[in-house]
Amino acid sequence: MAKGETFRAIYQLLLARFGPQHWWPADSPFEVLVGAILTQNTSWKNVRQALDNLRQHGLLDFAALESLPLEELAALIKPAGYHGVKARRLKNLLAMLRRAYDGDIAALARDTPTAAREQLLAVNGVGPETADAILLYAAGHAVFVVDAYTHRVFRRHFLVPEESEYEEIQSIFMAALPTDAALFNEYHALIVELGKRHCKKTRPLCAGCPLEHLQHNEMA
DNA sequence: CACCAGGCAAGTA
DNA sequence: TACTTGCATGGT
Repeated sequence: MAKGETFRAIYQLLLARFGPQHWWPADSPFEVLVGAILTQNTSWKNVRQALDNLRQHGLLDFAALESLPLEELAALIKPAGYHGVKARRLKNLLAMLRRAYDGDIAALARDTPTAAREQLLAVNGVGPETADAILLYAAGHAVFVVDAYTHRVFRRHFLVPEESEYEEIQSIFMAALPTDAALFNEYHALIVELGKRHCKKTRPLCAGCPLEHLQHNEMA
């Protein structure tokens, strides 16, 4: 079986098992930006508390966050952890969007995916995963998001090379799938759902997981 | 108590 | 270039 078929079959398997996930969990593209920074190495449960704090203060808004003092922002996002660095990272991201896109996320969506990605990666605090999450879930660009679960699940089942890192894994997915933002959106969401349920770091074998029968697959 | 969670950048050799 | 460490809160 060709690799592309395997990746497409896994998608169908996960979709049938878990159903549509309706990601990203946010009410607006701006909330996606904020969530993408806040969720760095952090559980979504903690992120939600921080987002709720901002929402209750009417601060889930570009201009409002822009004018909010750094220290006050840090205090409000405290439940998400790393609040010192994350407050700075959010400010850095907003500053770039203001400068390069006039503070308009729709302008980011109108830019080419490649150019927009470069702009995002130039921000201190935005790495490949955060950039791609923003491109896909806030701007609707067709880029595949590779997160910790993607690494863990697909390595554990020998579906990507052991030593492969972000860009290589992303290329494998994008070569195997049609370029379709809705598909990339749903696939990543399903991988996270699978990871949460069956592929925890501390669980070496994915007992009962939908990919169990693939455990002995091989791939260069 | 130890360990983990939807990363990233800076420091070290 | 290839590792290591700091950042920090809340849940299991």
